[in-house]
Amino acid sequence: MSWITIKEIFANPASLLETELEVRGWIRTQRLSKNFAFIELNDGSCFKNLQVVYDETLANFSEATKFPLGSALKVAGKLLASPAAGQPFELKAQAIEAIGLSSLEYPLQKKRHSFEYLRTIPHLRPRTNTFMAVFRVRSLLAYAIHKFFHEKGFVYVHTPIITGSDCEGAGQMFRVTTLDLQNPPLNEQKKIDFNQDFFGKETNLTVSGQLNVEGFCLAFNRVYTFGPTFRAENSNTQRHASEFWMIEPEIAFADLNDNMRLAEDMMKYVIRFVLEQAPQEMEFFNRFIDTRLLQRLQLVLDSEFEHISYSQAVEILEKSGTSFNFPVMWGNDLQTEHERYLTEHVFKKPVFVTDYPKAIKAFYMRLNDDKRTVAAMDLLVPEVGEIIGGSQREERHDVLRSRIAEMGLKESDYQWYLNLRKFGGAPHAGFGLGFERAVMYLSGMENIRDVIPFPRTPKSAEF
RNA sequence: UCCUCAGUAGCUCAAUCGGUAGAGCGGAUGGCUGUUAACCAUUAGGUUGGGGGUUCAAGUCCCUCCUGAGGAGCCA
Repeated sequence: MSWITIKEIFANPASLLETELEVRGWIRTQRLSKNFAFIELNDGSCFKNLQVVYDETLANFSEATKFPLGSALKVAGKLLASPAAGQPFELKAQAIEAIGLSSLEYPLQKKRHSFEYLRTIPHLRPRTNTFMAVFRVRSLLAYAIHKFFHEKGFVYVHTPIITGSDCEGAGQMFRVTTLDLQNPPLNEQKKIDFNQDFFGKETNLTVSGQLNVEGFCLAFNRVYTFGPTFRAENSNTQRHASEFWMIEPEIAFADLNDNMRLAEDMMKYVIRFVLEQAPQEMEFFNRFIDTRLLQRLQLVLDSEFEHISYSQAVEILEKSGTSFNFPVMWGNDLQTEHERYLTEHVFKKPVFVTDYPKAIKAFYMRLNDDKRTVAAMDLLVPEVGEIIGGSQREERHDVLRSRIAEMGLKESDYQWYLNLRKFGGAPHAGFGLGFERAVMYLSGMENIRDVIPFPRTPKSAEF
C-alpha cells in the first residue's frame, strides 16, 4: 500500500473523509487515556500535525501507548471528521506499526525548550515547530531568490569557494592548505614556503564572489551568485556566522539607481513569495516569535523605499537632538544605532542610504563627481538594520588604478580585474544580500545561529 | 577582541544575611471513554560547569579556566 502525505490530506480533506489511507511520520506528542489515545503525527510534508486516534481494539494498543516521542510510525486507518474541537479531522488507526522506535533519552519533550538548548542538538531541532518553520522558510526563500532572478533573465554563476587572491576585502580569511602544520616547509627567508602547498600558492576560502562575478557580468549582462561565504572574523553577535550564504547580483549598463530598483524589487518579490507559499509558518512566527512580523512585512510590500544620501543622513542625525553613544560626524561610518534610528524612527520603513565618503568604502566603488564620495548604497530595514550593501562599480580604468594605489593595495594583484575595464568595460553595479539575514528578517528569528542548520561561529563547529 | 550577565535534576527555573539543595515539566507506576502543553495520585532522580582559595560551615564570597548569552566593534 502506498502512503499519503499529511500535506495532501490537509489540501483536500473532504474528498478523503471516510476513506482508508496510510501515513508515515514521527510522534510529536501522545496523550493517553485508559482505553484510547491520541498521537500527534508529523511527517515533514507540512507544518501541521495529523491527529491519530486509536483505542483498545488496536492489536498492539498497550505497546503503542508506550511508543516514546520521536518514534517513526506507519499508521493505517480511516480519515474521520473529528468529534472534538481543535482539529477538523483525524485518522482513526486500524494498524500502527513502529518503523523505528525512539527512546526515553529523546531530548525533545512536549514543552517549550530554549533556543540555546536546541542549539546543542541541531540534528534534532528541525523536529520542533519553530525550526521546522525556519528551515522550510529558508528553503522557500532560496527558491524565491532563484526564481526572481531567472524570471528577470539573470544567469546564475558559481564563483570559486577556494580563492587564490587575498585581496577580496578587509575580512579575515580561512586558510586552505595541505601543508603539515607541525612541520611546514620553509623557504630561504625561513618563511613558510607556499610554493610547496597544494595550489603552489596561498589559498583561502572566499569572502565574496563579487570580483569574480564582475567578469561574468561583462559577458552575460545580468548575473548573480548564491553560495557559501566564509569569514574568520572573531565576531560574537546575533548577526554573524563564520560560514553563511550570500547573494550577489551584478548588472551591466546600469547605475546605482538601477541597482537600488533591483534590490527593492527583489525584496518585495521574495517576501510576497514566502508569504504566499508558507502561510502556516509565517502565521506561527507572527504568533510565537514576533507579533509585529506580518505587519512589518506588509509595510515593506506597500511602501516605496526611502532614498537619502549619507550626507543627508548625517544632517538628520545631527539635528535629531538624540544623544547617541557614538557621535555623528561626516566622514565616520554610520553606527548600528544610527542606522536603526533612521529606519525605525525617522522613516519607519526601509531606506537606502547612498553616496558614502570614499575613505570608508571599498576601492571598487565608483567615485562620484564630488571626488569625496562613492556611489555606494546600504539598505536599512527596521528591526534588523543593514541587510544589503552594494555599489556602482568603478568602470574607468585610470580612476580604478588610482583608487587601488590610494587604498594602499598592490596593483599586480588586480591586473585581471583592471583588464575588465580595459577590454570593453561598461558601467555596472551590484549588491550583496546576506541570505541568513534575509531569513531572519522574514521569520522574526533574532539569532543567526537559529536560521542555519548547523551553524559555525567562533569556537563552535560541532556536528 | 572588549564590556556585562549567566552556568543548580533529562528540560525550564527557585533557594532571603554564608547555615539541612526545592518546584514544575519530562521519566517510572497506578487511575481516568475525546484529549489538545490533557488531567489526578504515588515515586525515582543532584560531586550545584572544572580547578584552587577564604570559613566552624560555600550553590551563595574571592581567584582562575571552560562554556553559553546579550551588547560593542567588524560586516552580510
